[in-house]
Amino acid sequence: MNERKLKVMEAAHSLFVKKGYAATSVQDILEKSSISKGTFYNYFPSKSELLMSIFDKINHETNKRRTEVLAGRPVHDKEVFIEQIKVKMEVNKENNLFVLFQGVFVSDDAELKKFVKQHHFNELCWTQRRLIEVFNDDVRPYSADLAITLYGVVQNTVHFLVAAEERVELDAIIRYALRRVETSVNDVIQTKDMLLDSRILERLQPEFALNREKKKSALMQKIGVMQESAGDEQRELLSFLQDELRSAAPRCRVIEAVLEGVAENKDLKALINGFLHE
Amino acid sequence: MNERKLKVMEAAHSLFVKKGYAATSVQDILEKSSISKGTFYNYFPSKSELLMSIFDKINHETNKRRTEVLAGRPVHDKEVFIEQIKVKMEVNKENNLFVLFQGVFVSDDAELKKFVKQHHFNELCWTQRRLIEVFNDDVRPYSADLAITLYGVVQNTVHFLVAAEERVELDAIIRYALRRVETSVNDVIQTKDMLLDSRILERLQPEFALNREKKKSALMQKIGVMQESAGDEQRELLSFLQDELRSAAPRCRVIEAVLEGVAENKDLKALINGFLHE
DNA sequence: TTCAATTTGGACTAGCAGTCTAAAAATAGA
DNA sequence: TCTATTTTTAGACTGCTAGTCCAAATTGAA
Repeated sequence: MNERKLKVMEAAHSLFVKKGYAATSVQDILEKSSISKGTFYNYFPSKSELLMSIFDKINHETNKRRTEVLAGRPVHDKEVFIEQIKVKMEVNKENNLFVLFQGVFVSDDAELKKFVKQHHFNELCWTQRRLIEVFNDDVRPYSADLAITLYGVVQNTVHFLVAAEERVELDAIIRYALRRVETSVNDVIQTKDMLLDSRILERLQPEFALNREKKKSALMQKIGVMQESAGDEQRELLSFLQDELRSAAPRCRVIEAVLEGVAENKDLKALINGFLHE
Repeated sequence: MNERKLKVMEAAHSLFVKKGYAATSVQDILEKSSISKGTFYNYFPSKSELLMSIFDKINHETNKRRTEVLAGRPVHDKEVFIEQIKVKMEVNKENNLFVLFQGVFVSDDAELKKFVKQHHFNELCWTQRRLIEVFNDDVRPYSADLAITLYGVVQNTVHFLVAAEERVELDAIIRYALRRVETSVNDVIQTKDMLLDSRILERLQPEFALNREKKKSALMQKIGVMQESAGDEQRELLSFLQDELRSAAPRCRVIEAVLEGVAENKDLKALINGFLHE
């Protein structure tokens, strides 16, 4: 991306964090980034499109950090899950997103609203998938409820503490929420207590991401299962496959080659082909 | 209050609900309520002060309805608690407060922000007090955590469903959240799992309301306990006392008179005196 | 040097919240 | 009914906003 454009985004970002979206005028951004109005509207069709670009950038970095956290560790590792949630909340806090997101809802900008809404759905859907990965498949029917519960408790607690100007101990908060959810897991499975259809979140996903993420999840689970009953060198191969498949641009040839070294790879091969080639 | 001023508030209210706070201009309000700009700024110092007046009015009505729900029923009745939460959420939904409250945070108006924040704290504090009343005093050390959890789950679920344009079954949501909290109650008491100091919410209350609400709560609990081990006519007297003390302007003479008919009334008399006469 | 793309600064539009004023209208008191 | 006071009115006005437009200046590459 244009280096100049990036400079504008950074200037705007810091101003939004400091003063909030509405209180930051385009004029402020022009002065801070030393460009002219004409150039600004060359780069961004509007102030709200600029904000969306910034959201996109932040989100991209968040996802990258989340992937790094998971690298080389099993998907059912609770500590990984905790760290991944923490990544998001840290980013939210650093970027004052609690306030920024809210600022969006007041604007009349329908696109912007839709954008932020979709973001929220995606996060819930991610949480749901991870819950199924961390606990096991028994939790699936209740996973939408639990995702909303987990997200709600963490979000609400952080939000409250920020508003109250108290110290925010992210780690403690996330662990607390997860302990409550863990109890709820047993609870809802035993009593078959369900509020929302577990597929409600998938339905709200854009089609493409939905299929892709579903396949990815199935793959990771499959590999996870295989890892458990595998020897050391087999586990290394499987672990490598997980990492490679998770990356933004998986190297197909490498994966195919490694796949040859994996025992009982018929099902796996089919799944991976389905994932890699649409 | 001035009938004309009320008309303006109603016009503004409906516009805010329909179009949102930011998207409604003062001009719109003037046209809808057929007054002039001069009159508007006679009534309200600013657009945001108008919004606060509306919030105040809504809140007042909410509290009134909540009091009515409780009338003649014991404070530990779970159904009462559910209905009371429902009142708030219904009001929020009817008045589109999810959007309105958010709209506030974008404005640069520090007063308005503080106002909404305090509102949120008050609601959490109310939830906390009610949790102690509904479950019992053992829950007190964990009551702030549980209040935030309960509020977080309900709020988040409703908010999600509204965003997803799905049906919102308030009753089912609240009952679900309360079942989760109920399990959590046993859980945290057993494991002594505490996140936040239970007094954190009280500390955020304005001094006056704090003391008053504390005394009120103690009174209600005391009366509740007495009711359990009382005969029918005694229970009727105690029930009346609860209602009267809960009202906006308790009639002191009536209370004193009724108090004479209550057995073992020394402690109760002291508490009521403390409550009524500051 | 030439040519095309980019950048510039500022004029401009339309709309916003809020202020102010002089005149009109409503209200109350005698 | 007349008078004095208060309230209401319409609109001009300030200073701000986002976004459009354009001729002129600058830049980079061939």
